[in-house]
Amino acid sequence: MGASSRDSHARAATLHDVAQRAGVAVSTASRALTGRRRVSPRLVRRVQSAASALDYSPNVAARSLRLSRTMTLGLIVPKVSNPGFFDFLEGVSSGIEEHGYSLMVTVARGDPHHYRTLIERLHERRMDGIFLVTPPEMPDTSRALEAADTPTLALWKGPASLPLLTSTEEAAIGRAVERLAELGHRRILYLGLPESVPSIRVTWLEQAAHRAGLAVTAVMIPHRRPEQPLQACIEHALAGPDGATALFVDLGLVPALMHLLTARGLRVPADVSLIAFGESPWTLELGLPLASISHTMQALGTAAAAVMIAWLKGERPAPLITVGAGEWIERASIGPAARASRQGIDRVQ
Amino acid sequence: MGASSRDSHARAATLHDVAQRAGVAVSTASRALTGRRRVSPRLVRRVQSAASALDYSPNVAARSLRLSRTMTLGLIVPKVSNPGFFDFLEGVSSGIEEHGYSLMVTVARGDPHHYRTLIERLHERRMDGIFLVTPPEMPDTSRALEAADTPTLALWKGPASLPLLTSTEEAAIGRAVERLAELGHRRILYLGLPESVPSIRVTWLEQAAHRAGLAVTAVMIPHRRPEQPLQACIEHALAGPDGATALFVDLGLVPALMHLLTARGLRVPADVSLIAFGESPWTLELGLPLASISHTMQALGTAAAAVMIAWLKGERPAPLITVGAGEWIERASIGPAARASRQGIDRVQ
DNA sequence: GTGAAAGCGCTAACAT
DNA sequence: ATGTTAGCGCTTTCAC
Repeated sequence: MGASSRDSHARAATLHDVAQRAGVAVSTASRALTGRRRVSPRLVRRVQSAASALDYSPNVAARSLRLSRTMTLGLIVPKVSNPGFFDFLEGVSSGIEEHGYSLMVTVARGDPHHYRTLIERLHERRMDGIFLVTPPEMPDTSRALEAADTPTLALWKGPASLPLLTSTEEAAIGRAVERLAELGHRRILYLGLPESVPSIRVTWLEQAAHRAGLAVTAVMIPHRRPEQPLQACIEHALAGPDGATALFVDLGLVPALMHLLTARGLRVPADVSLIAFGESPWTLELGLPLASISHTMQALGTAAAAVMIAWLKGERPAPLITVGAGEWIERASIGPAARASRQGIDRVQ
Repeated sequence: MGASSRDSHARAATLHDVAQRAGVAVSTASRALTGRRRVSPRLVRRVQSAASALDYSPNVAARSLRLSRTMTLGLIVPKVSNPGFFDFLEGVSSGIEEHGYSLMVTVARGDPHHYRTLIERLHERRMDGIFLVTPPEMPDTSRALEAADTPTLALWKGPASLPLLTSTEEAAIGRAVERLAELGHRRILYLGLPESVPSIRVTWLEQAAHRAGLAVTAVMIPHRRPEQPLQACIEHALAGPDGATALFVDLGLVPALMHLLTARGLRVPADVSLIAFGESPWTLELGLPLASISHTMQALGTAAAAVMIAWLKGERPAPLITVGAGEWIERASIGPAARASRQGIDRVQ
C-alpha cells in the first residue's frame, strides 16, 4: 500500500472535506469543481489540489437527487442472440458517453410482464431517457411508459406513441429486389432465424417484392430441431418451374446453406443467386463474394444516442427517423435467373 | 389520457405525499413499504393503496444516498465484436436482476487511459461491485481500482490483485488435444480472429499441445485485408509431410474455411480434422457435425453474477474460480490423422 | 407501533 | 467573488 492510498475503512472524501482542506465554503468548492460559475483562479487551484489530495470523487447519487437528473440512460433489449447486437450496444454506449451519460442495460425475457417490471425498475432509478427495443410480436407496453414520463426512443419498431428510429435497411432491400427483378428472377426464398432482432425484414422484403412484381416464400427456421429440416425446405422451394431462383438468408445461415448447396451440386450464382442479411469480412475475402444487405448496427446505435442527446436538450425527435445504416451491396453471388438449369435443379429433388 | 394518469408537469409523488394521503408519518410509510420493521397491517394496507393511487415510485438516488448502496453493478468490457458476448451480458444481467441489482454497462476502447476513465466514472456512481473484462494485452489498471475500494471481479484474465473468474475451457481444450494425439495427429493449426475475447485460448492451446507432445502453429487472421490471405496461410500450414493435420478455428472462420477446403477438394475429416471454438446450431443439423470447444457465455455470466452477489453478502471469493462453462464436444469432423493423403494435399499447393 | 427529526452529499438561491 | 443555508427524497435513530 502506497502512502497515498486511503485506509479502506475510511469513508470516501466528500465535498465538505475538500472545502475544509482548501479553506473555503462547500459552495465555493462545488463551483470551483463544476465550473458552473466564476471562481477566482487562485481558489480554483486550491480546491482542485485539495480534491486530488483527498482522492475526491463526487457522489453522483447526491448530485442526481439535488438536480433531478441522473445523467443515466436506460436500455431495454429483448433476450435475443443477434450477433450484431453488441455492436449496437457499443454504438449507443460511446455515443452517450462523450456527453457524460452512462448506460443502464436490462435484458428482457419475451413476456410483456417482464418488460413492465424492467420499465418500472428504470423509472425508480429515474433514467433521463430510455432506449426501447421490443421484439416484433410484443403487445403494447405504452401504459407503463406513459406513467414514467421519460423520453423514450423505440428502435426498429415500437408502440405508435413513441418516436421510432429505423434504418435505411428497408430501402436497401427494395433496391436489392429491384435488381433481382431486372435479372429476370420471379420468386425469392427468404430463410430467417427467428431470433434475429429486425424480423420486420420479412415485411419489408414482402412489400418490396410486391412492388417489383416478385413472389416471396418466407421460411423461418425454428431454433430447435426443425420438423422440416432446412434441407427439405430449400429443395422444395427451389424445385419446379416456379421455384425460387434467388435466396435471401440471415448471415448465420450462410455456412450451412453453402454446405448444402455445394453438396447438391448447385453453384452460386449460376444456379441460384444469394443475398445475405449482414456482412462478415470472412465471407468476402475467400472466393465467396456475397451480395448483402449490410447493416451496421453500430451506426444505428450512435444515431440513437445522438437523437436522444438532442431530445434531452429540448429538441423533440420526429415520430419516425430513418438512419442510413442499411445498404445494398451488390456482389458476384447474384446473377441472371437460372431458367436454363431448372431441369438440373429438379433432378436434385 | 385516462383519469388516472398524472399531469406530465406534476412532479413525481414522493414518500411524503404517500404518507400524507395515508394519514401517517413518512417514517411509517417508509417502514410499511419496505417492510423492514413491523407496522400494523391496517396501516400497511392504507399506505400501499395510497402509494398505488399516487403511482408512487421510490427514488433510488435518494435511497442510495441514505444507505450508501446503489444496488447497481458496473460492467466494463472491451470493444470487441465477439458474437457470444451478448449472451454473457444476458447471463450477468439476469443473474443480478433477481437479487434487485441493476447493471451499468460501459464499453472500453483498447487503451488503458480509457479504462481508467470508465473506472472513475463507475466509482463516481458508487457501484456496489464491478465486473471487469480486460483484453489480454491490457497493462495494469489496478491502481485506479484500488482507490475505488469496490468489490471487483475480473473475467477471463486480469490483474493479480483481483479475484479471477475463468471457465473450464482450458480443460476442454486439453481434452481435445489429447484426443487428437490419440488419433495420430502431430501438428495443429490454430486460426483465430484477433478480436475474439478470450485470446488466452492460444496460450491454453499451446500449453495443452506441449503436454501432449504436439506442435502448434497459431495464426491470427488480421481484420482488414490480410497481407497473407487466409488461403495462403492454410495451404502453407497443411502442406508438406510435417504439415498440420488438424485445425482449430474460431466459429466465425468456419464458413470461409469450409468453402476454401471444399474448393481445394479437401474433405473433413478424411483429409483434415476440424475443431471449432464455439457452437452454432446451424453447423450441426446440416451434414457438418462439427467437433467443438463449446463455451456457453451465458453460464459464465450467471456464474459471475452469483459470485458477485455472494461477495456483496460478505463471502469473499477465492482468488481463482473456474466455471464449468467450457466443454469438449467430439463430433464427426475429427478423425485419424491423414498421413495417407499427404501427397494429395501437397499437390494442392 | 408510531411520530418527530436528523442527515446522507450535493447544488442553488440568497445574502454579503 | 465568496459564505450561509435550505432542501432534493429517503431511512433510521431516538423518543413516546
